[in-house]
Amino acid sequence: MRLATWNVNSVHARLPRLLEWLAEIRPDVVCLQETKTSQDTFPHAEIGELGYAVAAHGNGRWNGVAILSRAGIDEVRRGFPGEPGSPGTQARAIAATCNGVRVWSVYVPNGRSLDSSQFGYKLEWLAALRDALSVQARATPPLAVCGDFNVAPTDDDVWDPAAFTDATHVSPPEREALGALLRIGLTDIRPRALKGRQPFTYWDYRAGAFHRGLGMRIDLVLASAAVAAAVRDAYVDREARKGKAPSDHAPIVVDLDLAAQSA
DNA sequence: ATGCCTTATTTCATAAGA
Repeated sequence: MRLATWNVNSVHARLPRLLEWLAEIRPDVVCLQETKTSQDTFPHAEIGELGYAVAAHGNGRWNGVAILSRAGIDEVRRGFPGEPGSPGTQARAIAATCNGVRVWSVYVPNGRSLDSSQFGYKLEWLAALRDALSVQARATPPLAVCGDFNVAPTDDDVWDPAAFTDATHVSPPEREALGALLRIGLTDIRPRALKGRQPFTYWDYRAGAFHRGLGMRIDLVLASAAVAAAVRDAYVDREARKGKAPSDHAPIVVDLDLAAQSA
């Protein structure tokens, strides 16, 4: 099974690129973030023509997540119990079972700045996600939590740690919140970089950051033991960050051999 | 980079992103 995750920065603005990418890469399951549209305005028809069933969760202009699947899409759940709001609950998590794997697409709050109330919200949201997933991790072993975590796990996951002094995405509290999530039994599947040493997944739109290699690894695939053992390949598709009207994030593609696991 | 690009909406300006 080919599993992918991509922060598309608007599914409408990205629709031509997304359709082209789906046709070329042909993932079985795709987690999308920052779809920036509501469930009823999601481009179901265009994506459906490529053979995908769609489960979307959105509240209009901001956030928005979705799962596309041509490997079944059952037990769809939007949000999770105990999910914090800011102040209202935002569309940041959706889960579905695809080919026996419980797949989550998550868009972790940005945090804005270390002294912002949004930063507290980010930490609370990650803690609540851990609590919700710790139940799932016990009940359903094959689990893949994919998305934009807005946390670079280590200093090696940003182009220059010195550029991130007192910044979000690298601070100890965020990394600890991510660490607590991993400790429930998840593995950070570090993808291959198609160019350079670091598998960055995000580059700022401005100042030629992509072409200068000024990236960050903040999109992650967190896998339970059964899924982690099934990984045959994982890479960041930086090609999708090139060309006309790209997202500022690149997709991660993970190839799983689940049959070998159950055998 | 103190948002130098990009997005959707309350549009010729704003909020948000990381």
